[in-house]
Amino acid sequence: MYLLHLLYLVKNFHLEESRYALASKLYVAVDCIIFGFDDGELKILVFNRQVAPLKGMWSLIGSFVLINESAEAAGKRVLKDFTGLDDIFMEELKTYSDVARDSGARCISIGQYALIRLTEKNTNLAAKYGAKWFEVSKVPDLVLDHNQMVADGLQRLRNVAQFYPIGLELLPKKFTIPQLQKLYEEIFQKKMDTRNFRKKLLSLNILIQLDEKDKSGSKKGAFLYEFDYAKYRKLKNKGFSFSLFKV
Amino acid sequence: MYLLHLLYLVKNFHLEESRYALASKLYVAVDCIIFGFDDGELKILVFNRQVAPLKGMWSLIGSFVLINESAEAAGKRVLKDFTGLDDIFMEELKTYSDVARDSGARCISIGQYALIRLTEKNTNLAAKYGAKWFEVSKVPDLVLDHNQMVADGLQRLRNVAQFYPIGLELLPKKFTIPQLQKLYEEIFQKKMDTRNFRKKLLSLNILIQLDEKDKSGSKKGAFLYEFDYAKYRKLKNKGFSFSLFKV
DNA sequence: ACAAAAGTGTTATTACTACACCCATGA
DNA sequence: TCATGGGTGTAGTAATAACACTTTTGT
Repeated sequence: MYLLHLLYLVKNFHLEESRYALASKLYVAVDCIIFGFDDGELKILVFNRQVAPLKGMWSLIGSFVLINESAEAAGKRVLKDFTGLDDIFMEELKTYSDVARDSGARCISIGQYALIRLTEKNTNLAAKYGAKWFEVSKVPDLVLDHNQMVADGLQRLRNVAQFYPIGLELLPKKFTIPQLQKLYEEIFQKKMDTRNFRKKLLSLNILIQLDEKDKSGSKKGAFLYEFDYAKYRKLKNKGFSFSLFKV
Repeated sequence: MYLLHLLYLVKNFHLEESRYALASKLYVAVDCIIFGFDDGELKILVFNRQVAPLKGMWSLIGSFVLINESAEAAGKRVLKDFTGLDDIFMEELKTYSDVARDSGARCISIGQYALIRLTEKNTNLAAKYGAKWFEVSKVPDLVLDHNQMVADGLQRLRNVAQFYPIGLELLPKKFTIPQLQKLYEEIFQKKMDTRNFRKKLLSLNILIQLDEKDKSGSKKGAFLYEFDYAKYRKLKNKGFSFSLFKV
């Protein structure tokens, strides 16, 4: 195995143009900050390493970026492997490249944050891989600089959610207005007025009210809504900005 | 030279822990999207390659990330080398990691955007390195995915400038209100009303009016102001947001 | 019948937009 | 004296924030 790898390095080295000759190559990884919203709480998926090295420590899930894939593809691959889900909202957060961040080897990591719709199915899936959902304020000590990644991811989520409707990526496709309000209250750690929230939200005209009600939250039941992506995209192109409250 | 590099690879390979054995290393570069504001125009510093490969082509300036420096340090190093300036505003934009983005070798690049205060001194410096300032709408064809980087950088500048006073990084430390307004009009491609702009700006209470006037723009002269960073930081910690107009 | 969450209107305050003229000065 | 850009105020409109009660329904 070692020999094969070495041969690969040698072969590759000869193929490269001279302008690369002086540069060093680095390990490049992706790490995923996966957010979920469940039980009225914003949570992050953390992973308990079941193999050495760092066995037993909590960590974000990640992977090296392979030679034949982009960082985005690597992120999607990781998400698929550990949640079973395709088609997840994922965006680059930032890179982590401190020289000493990984004591094992010089390795930079591209942090990506992802928002997933929590259902029983994928919470179970997470458990299968030794993963666990932690409330954002109760994330344990993680390996390397992963706690920093979580902090940065949370801040980014807040910044982006203020102006883009990405919060909806955390809710089921059909959701109620009280659910959405709770989500925003949780993201921004701030109570909001029900009447003002509804009024502002509905005035944006990007929700479709359905005929169904969700009765899981109350006896009366709350109307379900869907997000009108097509309409939102049209408005966005005209310079419209989704914003549920003053910054 | 080749032999030395090869020996380095071999040596390094043995030092690495087994968990890295299967991963490939990649070239990691930084590329800088350098913005400047001069002559009432928002400009980008572009570099004409004077050596092979890609001799004669326009390109952003960049460098490989060396084994003993962070990406941020690499960016600062590049800025220092090509502008002679320390202490420049620089922030990570995003990574570019398409497999085929660089035909020479598998290489990812971390785009960083920087804002510099243009003065005669550093415009000259740029010229020395075969660099040239282009108005953002007139940037020529660049190598690789650098035009994409410019487009992304510009969009990011707009997004960030809407809510943070980074525009001030493009002006001299002492600046006039008409200068600032022109800058914003240029960034957002939008004429603004002088009275409303002033009123809003001054109501934020983060500018210090000086006793000097700048007479370069008119016979009457315009009062110079300084940004009150300390005050801004205090306000920001309290949740204040710098925003000069509705989104 | 009552507990628990859903849903609804009005008013005061604040922020925004639109708009036109005088001022100071150097040439 | 005149051309040039700097500087100022007001009024109409729109957005926001503060506030409490009724409705529905399962138990």
